[in-house]
Amino acid sequence: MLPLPLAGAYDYRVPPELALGVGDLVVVPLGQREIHGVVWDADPAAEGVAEGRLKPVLARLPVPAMTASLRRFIDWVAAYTLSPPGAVLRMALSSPGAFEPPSPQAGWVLAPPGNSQPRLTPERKRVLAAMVAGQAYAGGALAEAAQVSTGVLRGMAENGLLRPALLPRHQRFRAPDPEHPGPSLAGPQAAAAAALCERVAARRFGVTLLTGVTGSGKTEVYFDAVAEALRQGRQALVLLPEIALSAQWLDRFKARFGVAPALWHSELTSKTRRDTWRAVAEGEVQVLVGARSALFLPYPDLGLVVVDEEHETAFKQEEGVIYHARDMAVVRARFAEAACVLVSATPSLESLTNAETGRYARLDLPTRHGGATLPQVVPVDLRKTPPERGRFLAPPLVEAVTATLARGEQAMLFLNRRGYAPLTLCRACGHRMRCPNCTAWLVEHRAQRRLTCHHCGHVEPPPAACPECGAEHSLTAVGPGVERVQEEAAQLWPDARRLVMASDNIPGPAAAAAAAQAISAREVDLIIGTQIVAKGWHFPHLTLVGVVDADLGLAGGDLRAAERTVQLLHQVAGRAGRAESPGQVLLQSFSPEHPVMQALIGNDLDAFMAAEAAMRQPGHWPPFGRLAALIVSAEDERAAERVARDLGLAAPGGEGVQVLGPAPAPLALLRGRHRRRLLLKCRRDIAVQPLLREWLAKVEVPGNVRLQVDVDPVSFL
DNA sequence: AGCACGCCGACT
DNA sequence: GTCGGCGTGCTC
Repeated sequence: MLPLPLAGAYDYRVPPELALGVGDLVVVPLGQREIHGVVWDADPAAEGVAEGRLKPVLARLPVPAMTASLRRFIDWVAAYTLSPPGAVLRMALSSPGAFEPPSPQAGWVLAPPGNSQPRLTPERKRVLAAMVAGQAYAGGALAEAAQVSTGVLRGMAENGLLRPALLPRHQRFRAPDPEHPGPSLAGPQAAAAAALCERVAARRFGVTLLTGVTGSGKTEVYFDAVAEALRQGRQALVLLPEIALSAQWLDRFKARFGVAPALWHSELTSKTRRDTWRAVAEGEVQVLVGARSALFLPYPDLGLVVVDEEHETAFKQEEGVIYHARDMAVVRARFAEAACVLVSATPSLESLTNAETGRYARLDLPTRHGGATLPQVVPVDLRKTPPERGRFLAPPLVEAVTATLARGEQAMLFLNRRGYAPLTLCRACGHRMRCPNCTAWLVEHRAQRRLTCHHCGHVEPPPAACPECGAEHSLTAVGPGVERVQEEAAQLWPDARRLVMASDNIPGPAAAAAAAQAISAREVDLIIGTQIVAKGWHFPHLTLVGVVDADLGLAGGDLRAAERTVQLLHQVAGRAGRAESPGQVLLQSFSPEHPVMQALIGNDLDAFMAAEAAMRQPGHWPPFGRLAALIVSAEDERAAERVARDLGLAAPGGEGVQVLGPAPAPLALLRGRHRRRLLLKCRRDIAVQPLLREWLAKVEVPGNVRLQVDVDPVSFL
């Protein structure tokens, strides 16, 4: 199997001197090049090509063979998502260079005194002073210690002062200690931890849904399960939705296990990536925390897979091989005979339903750890107490923030919208500033004096006059983003120390950690943030959360809009009052009577999810039925239209099967491509893949048209 | 995915 | 008469 989007595996001849086994990583010729691949199976009767024309396997790579469990997983994901298996394999081999033996790192040692007497400049003296005879130093570190450039070192080597040397391979991944003295569990936490450990110790596949309100100690409970996997000598994988922003999570891990876990996410440098891949393959990494792609790493003996914040939509991969990491985690665990734990304070309806029907076990942590009380959630009816004209904070929220700040406590304003304003409108002619490549408005980012498309990244300066009618000073910002709320806050509370938190100014783990540190140290009074403030932070002095637009996520008729809004707002609300001081949450809404608001106000998410289930069941909507989306896209609108129409004509039908569309996608134009959508819906007992395969085989798709298949779609854009 | 081949427009 | 743009198709 080659890591390319080919229909299947290729056949090669095995030279007698190569003792190859299934799962081995090899080098093979393909066309004019040589590429890496995996021995998928041993097929004595090659069918792809006449026997004599087979090319030979060139070499076996010195890495552990890919386990049967991972190979079966790759085949399964390919079949489920209708992707070429090689495209899935590519995710498992995604670290070029990991297969060659690790090159011993080059460094320098002091050369023994020779006959030559090279000149000793001040720089060279500093280098010599920084070194102990007989010890090897890495170039970069040595240069830094001596305050010289690495060029100086090279010069010294030429003059015989230094000699190149090999550095001892440093132990990059230290073993987590399951018995490290950490926070001890009691009561319901201890009982839940014991139950999870039992599931891990059973060394069998099984899924447990672990639920409990924010602060109930879910993380510490599943840490115990990780410890049990370590005692069993097996590996543990923890998937987090946004690994880059979980500095506080890493601190907790360190407190429990004494060392940091290995990390896997898209921003790793290629060197770290290589080292991690190899260390995982060789079993040196015992606990790995990662984003969804960590599912495809070559764990030799995976004993536990944890999916934290399992309801998060960030687990859905929307490009290339389209898959849901939460669902694939369950499959990965099944093939590995491992325990799987799905964790959330606000579990998805999918997981709740699986727990209800007995497919998953369920553990619920009822209380808030440390006796803290849940925040009180209060609606602010924007019809009765609207903000002043041109403002976005209503009087009750303004008063509450003022009172909180007066008490010396912290407050947070939450608005899930980046930038200054989502729409720029001409008051003279009604023209709206739109993205040239997408069906979307340009979002103003006033601080950078830019209009930006949040879908394709298109940027343009704000025009001085309306590009449509030429009127000057007629363009107005419509609606709020976090920047605009911050502007309003600056006028209302000029003395409060304010911090805006959005992906624009919190680009990575370091910035996130710095922000968290500043908040914990009470260097900030008022936090204004997008959804990045919703994630697992612990801010002990925060007692008030104001949701600027609680209705925001509900527009647009998405299947899961209500469910997602409840989950997000509940998470945001959970930031308030985690320590001794009780918290308060104010929801600004135009319809406080909406079931979503009522669920949050009454703190009854169970009832809300039950009602949500009752709504989806009769129409066979997920999780009571299956969905698959087809997205047709092309730069040429008519080409896309033609393929979409042909797909519509060839659509499957029959009992329990329904096709909706084709229809222009909500984002009818995205990155310059015109898009049409079709949606296949069927009863839960009907598998969508055979239907899709048969359907797609009937329709010809020209080269300039792209057809994406999204099984179990989450986004309907 | 990446490479070759092939077909057209802009140069020496 | 040749270089190079990228559309198309193939790789065991």
